[in-house]
Amino acid sequence: MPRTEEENQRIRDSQRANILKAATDVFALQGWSATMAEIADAADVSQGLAYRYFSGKEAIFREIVERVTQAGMEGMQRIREMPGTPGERMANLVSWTFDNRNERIDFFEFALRGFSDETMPEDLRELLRKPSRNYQDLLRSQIVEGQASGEVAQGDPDQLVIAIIACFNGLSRFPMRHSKYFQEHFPDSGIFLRMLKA
Amino acid sequence: MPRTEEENQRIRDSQRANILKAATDVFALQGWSATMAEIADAADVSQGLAYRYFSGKEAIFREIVERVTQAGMEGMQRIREMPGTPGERMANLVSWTFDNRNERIDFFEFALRGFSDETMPEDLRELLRKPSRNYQDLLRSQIVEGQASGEVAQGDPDQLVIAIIACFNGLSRFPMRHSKYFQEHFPDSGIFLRMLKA
Amino acid sequence: MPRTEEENQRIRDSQRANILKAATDVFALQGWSATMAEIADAADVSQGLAYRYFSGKEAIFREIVERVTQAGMEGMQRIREMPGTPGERMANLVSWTFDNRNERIDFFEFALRGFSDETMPEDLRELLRKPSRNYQDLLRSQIVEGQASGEVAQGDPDQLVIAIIACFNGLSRFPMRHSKYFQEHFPDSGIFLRMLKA
Amino acid sequence: MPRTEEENQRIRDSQRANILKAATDVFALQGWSATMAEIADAADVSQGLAYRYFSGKEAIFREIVERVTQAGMEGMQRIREMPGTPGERMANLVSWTFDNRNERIDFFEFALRGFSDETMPEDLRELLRKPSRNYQDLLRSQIVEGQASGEVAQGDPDQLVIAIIACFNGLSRFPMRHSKYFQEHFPDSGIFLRMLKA
DNA sequence: AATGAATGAGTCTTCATTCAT
DNA sequence: GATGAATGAAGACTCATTCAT
Repeated sequence: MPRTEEENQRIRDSQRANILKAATDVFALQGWSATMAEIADAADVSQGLAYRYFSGKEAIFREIVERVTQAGMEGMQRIREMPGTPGERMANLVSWTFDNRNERIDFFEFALRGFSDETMPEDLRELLRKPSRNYQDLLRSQIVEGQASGEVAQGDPDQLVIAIIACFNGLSRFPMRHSKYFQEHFPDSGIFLRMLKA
Repeated sequence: MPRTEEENQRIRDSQRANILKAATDVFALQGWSATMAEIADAADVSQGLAYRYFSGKEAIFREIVERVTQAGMEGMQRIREMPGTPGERMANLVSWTFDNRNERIDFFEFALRGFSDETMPEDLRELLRKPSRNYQDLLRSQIVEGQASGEVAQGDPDQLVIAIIACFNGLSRFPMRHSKYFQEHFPDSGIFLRMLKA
Repeated sequence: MPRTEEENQRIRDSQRANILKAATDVFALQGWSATMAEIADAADVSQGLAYRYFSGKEAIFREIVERVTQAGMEGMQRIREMPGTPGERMANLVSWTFDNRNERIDFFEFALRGFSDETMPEDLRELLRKPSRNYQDLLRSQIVEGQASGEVAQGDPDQLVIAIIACFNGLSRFPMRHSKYFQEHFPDSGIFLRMLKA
Repeated sequence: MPRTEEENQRIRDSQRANILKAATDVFALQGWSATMAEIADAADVSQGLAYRYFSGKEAIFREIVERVTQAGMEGMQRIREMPGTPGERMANLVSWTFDNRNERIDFFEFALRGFSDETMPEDLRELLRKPSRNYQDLLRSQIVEGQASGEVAQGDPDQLVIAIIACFNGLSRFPMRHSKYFQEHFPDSGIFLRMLKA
């Protein structure tokens, strides 16, 4: 007898999630040059099936970015609405960025590639630029406020913005990001905060 | 009658330089996945000609890395031999790294890819790892000495190493590295030095 | 629903054989310089598919050589172990070589190219040299024994070896090997045996 | 002062001959897959110059074939007009074919490739087929006459034709044709004549 | 719902040929 | 007469995508 519709729906949802998860891992590791074969393999499905759930490599990537971005955007919103002095919000943003990186890392892993990987189709890159700009704007406004309140070091705020973004960019694409050395010596956010301290 | 040998030599030198320059730009932007067609296009020559001057994509890449690495290695050697306190050498290394970035940026642009780009042939990656390790070792030894002399902030030296390397890594692959915004607000090395200050 | 595994297996086996057969024909005719496009065309598949079944042109060639060589080696072994006088074994070897040529011809078609086609990768050439040397050694030893027993014509045995090998080499690459004329007038082994008769 | 016209003519003639000689060697060794670069190199001229003297690789090949064929055709004509019994002419043809091979080898080297090298453009192949057919016809007529006079072995004359042609074909494309072994043990024509003996 | 066979466009590389001098 | 720089059309191979079952 045929499967019930609910059963089918459950299967579909689970496969979709399965493929998405596998693709996230593979893309995080290999970037855009990951192959569909690798993704299907990692998800333990046939390549054909991946195409039944997603219209192509680009669609998978797009969905991952959207999910990963969602979380990032929400985090930023929370920071924005946080009570306290500008300097405290500043510190919160930085530690949110740099601490517990494992929760955040996918966001940056993907978000930041958008700028530097020219291999990627232009529309995907544009997709990745949006959250990055958002982060940058938030960071800048906090810094400016913090400078006004005297809690953040004076000087060109854009230089500070660039410095912080560069740091995180560098961390999320760190050469040996998956090495034990890196995992064990991941810098505390305090180190980065020193760049901003008045 | 044929061109004079000097004339030919001039043509060859100029084309070689031309191709190398174009390739440097394209590789810097796209990494190893840049295509020969793109390189040839950027150099405004046919693909065939590129092969007259270089035995292949790998040979071009190798030559660029060697050139760019040369300067980097020499700079590091100078720092190593510099007189002064550990903290001063430390500061020198950091400012050497972050100031006059245009001379240094290519070095890192290429050097740091060695760790992360899995699509690159293994021998090229090894070529890139050497200078990276060299930089990392130098940085670490300066930090340790600086901590001993009390000039550098205490704490896990490897965290500081990672933080600094990440910063430069991030700068050299910065989202809008070629934008006016970035050029005009490139961070002073002082900002990064604050991470290390005792 | 997907094809059954048996069905797939059947398709794979048949395509594999199909490609191998097509490649054998094309290689036999054109040697190593046959193109993958030609092979795929002859097998009536896309080039891409050929690569699904074989890792490359070399792999296809290698497999053909192994198959074709297998039969040749076994045939030689049988001759070697045959009872009778040296002259009888000699005659058997020659008629094995020249009769039922369709079974043997592929063997020589491929085996003998190993010496002469300089465009072939060295490892493939080595692969082809082995059975050739084997045949030559066997032939020579039979001739020498036959001369000792007075059944084979006197004189430099190597000249006889060369003459016989040349004949078969020539037959297997005969100008109009596929013409009706050739098929209908294929020489009896007796003709070649006359070269050896005492 | 400019060169005299005679001087120029002398230079032209000598270069033409030079290139043709070099090409003959290279083609004999490598067959049609020899490159223009190799030919120009062997002739010690620029590639450009080769194109001033010949319209292309094919034209060079064509001219070589014509020269080499010329000698072959003349030789055959002499045999044809020779006095003596059919069997004697037969023997003469065979020894002409097989003895003093160094004079004849270019002829066959080139002539016989025409049939088996499908790499070659069709018109070149046709060019090579003509002298081969000529040889084949001559051989056949001698054999038939020889059989009539009882000097040549009975049986299907075409089988004998094929056997002889195969032998020479094989010899001229012998695997180790350039080896010392081959040079020192090149078969006497007597060996081949045994195939024909009544 | 799922499979995996099949395709074709794109990538690196070679080589006959042309062109400026 | 001669050179050698330059081009472009294949050839081997990879991979996103489609199709039959």
